[in-house]
Amino acid sequence: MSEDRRLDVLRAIVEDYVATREPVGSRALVERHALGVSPATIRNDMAALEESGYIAQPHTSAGRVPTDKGYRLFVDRLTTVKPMSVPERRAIGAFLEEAQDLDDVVDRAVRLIAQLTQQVAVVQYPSLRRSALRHVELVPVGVRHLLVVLITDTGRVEQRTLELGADLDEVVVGQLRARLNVSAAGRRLSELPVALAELADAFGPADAPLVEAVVGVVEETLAQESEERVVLAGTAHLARGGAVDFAGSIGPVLEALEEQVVLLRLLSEMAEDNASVAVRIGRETQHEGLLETSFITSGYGDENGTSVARVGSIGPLRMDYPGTMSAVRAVARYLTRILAG
Amino acid sequence: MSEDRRLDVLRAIVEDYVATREPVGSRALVERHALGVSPATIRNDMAALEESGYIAQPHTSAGRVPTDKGYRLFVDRLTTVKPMSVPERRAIGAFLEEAQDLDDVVDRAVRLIAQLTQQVAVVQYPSLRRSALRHVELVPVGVRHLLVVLITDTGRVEQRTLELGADLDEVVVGQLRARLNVSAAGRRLSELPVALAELADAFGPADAPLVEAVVGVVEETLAQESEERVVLAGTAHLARGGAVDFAGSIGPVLEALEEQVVLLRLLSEMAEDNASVAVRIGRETQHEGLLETSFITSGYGDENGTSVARVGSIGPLRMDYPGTMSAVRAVARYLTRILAG
DNA sequence: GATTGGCACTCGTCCCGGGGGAGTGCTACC
DNA sequence: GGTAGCACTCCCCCGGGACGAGTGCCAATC
Repeated sequence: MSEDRRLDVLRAIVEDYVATREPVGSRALVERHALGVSPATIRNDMAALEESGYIAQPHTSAGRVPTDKGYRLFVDRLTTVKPMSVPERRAIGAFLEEAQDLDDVVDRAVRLIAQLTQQVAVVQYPSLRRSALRHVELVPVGVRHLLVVLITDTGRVEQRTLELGADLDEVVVGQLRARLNVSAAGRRLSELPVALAELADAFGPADAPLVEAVVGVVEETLAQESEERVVLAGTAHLARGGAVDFAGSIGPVLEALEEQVVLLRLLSEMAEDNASVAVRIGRETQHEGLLETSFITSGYGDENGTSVARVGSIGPLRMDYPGTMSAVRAVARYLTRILAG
Repeated sequence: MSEDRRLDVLRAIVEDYVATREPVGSRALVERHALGVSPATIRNDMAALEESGYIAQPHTSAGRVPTDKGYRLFVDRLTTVKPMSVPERRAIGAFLEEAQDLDDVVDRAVRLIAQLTQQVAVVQYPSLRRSALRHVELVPVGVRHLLVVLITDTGRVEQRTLELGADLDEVVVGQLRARLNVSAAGRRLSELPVALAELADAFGPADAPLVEAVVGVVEETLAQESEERVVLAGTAHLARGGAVDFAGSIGPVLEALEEQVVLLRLLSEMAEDNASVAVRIGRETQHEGLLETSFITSGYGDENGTSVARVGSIGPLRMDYPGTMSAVRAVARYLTRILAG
């Protein structure tokens, strides 16, 4: 019983199951794939694969279905990434190029992935933590309110309004703005607290409350992990074909997707993978609602190898892994290029 | 055959059908409602109601189900708005009060409505067109890029980056900023073009390109209707109970909801209604994907009677109309109060 | 030892037919 | 106009049987 053939069988099972949505039996396998052996032999292989936990049968007299573990082996060892065709690449590039501003880029990217993969697309806004600060703007609003605007090198703009205990002094605000920009411009947000700590010294004690408040707001903004934003598209794809792919209903999946926290945790975990494309299959997502889904993501916005955020696609376990992986990776690459330009 | 009783019967049918999800027959009706007549009489009334198109039967020997027209009559004439209880109001107010900034307010509002109505919630960002401008900020970014930030009285912030043909002159930028704020502050965006038109004259011909570019961007931003944004929550509610409420699947509904254009059209149509709460039932939505849904919205952010944007809830035809209407209206009122404060 | 053909067995799915029941429309009557 | 009775329609549920796909195992073969 050759090890190689057993893997071939697993691959064939995954491919057929993905294509047909139905448990695949030994006969069908030999008919659709040139395996060169008889169904009986395949049955033995299948028994071994089941023993090892790569496949399972829904009920006694049915064909086999890949398990999470089976899909995992498939993506790790059995799949050859099929690169996108030239026209496809060109279309992706052209579509993204047309974007006007950051919001537009993100919006187009998420729609594009939904379209390409026919699944739910996810795009994370460029992370504040890993971006560099381009400019800080202070705008007095009335006499007691100050609007603090942070602009990052990825084009992201964050603003906070600040209510002050005392009336504003325009001159001091001007000085503060100037100094802030000297200390802050070009720095990563994660390096800022150190730079800002010294700032208060430069002003007199009378202005201390203002300076501290502003510095506080800036730090708070960048510390606020919850400010990470994720955008979705293509949720309707979940319901395709009467939601056959999800045992219960798609309700739990939608719930999970609405929980930004869940997605953000997954995205940050996947950022650790150091692979160009990260994959989470079924229970690997560690989330109840996503047990019957797989999540494929890729980082974008590289700068010295560290990506700024991620894009991805979520679909049923039985999805086109190679296709989704290449689509996600392609979009991530174009995004990187566009944000750099 | 009294007209009044016929309407009572219709109301009873709607209420029962909403409660049970099942076609309601004449016997069940007399048992659950004190109508004071026999089933046979009800049958006659039902025949008349069916004749007029208010109810229909799914198949020959089944009970009756309200039609779109039936629901419409129900909400127009048969429903008494049940106000929210005091604790409910208090909870709504408290929850919304905690919000930090506009994004936060919108986010909380949309979650709140989803929670209260157990349906899909929709919140429209305060419209640019109908807001007043509070402040314009010009931020030089590098030597050839200018960031234009518009801040409205509803707290909304819009920014655009501008690429210039010539290097920036800080002094001119400062003058332009000052003049812009004089001309613009406190005005409705829709009144701005007039005010801005004269602006160019105040500067020398050398600065004309800059001034024109900035004015152009401001006008473009406010003209861009597509910048209207809508936020959703609670889409998972659509799948409740195995999506029994939607004949096909919920796919088309999700698709429609993702089309911001569709929602924006509906929202703007409903703004014309001049009622505190607007309702669109089934085909009244004029959209394929929403044939089996109803949409209830209410304006918020009143200022002299004209609302700035809308909040709403979308659910199946057989939804709790009075409850949804009062929940939506309550949230709209609190939003208005908070944005004014 | 791996492979193969044969065969009995399991079990889910489909289809069919009949009983039960809810609800209706009609008609005759008050 | 309202009511009671009645015949009729038609959906839903349920049990049983035929069918068929697929398996596991065993003995035979290369």
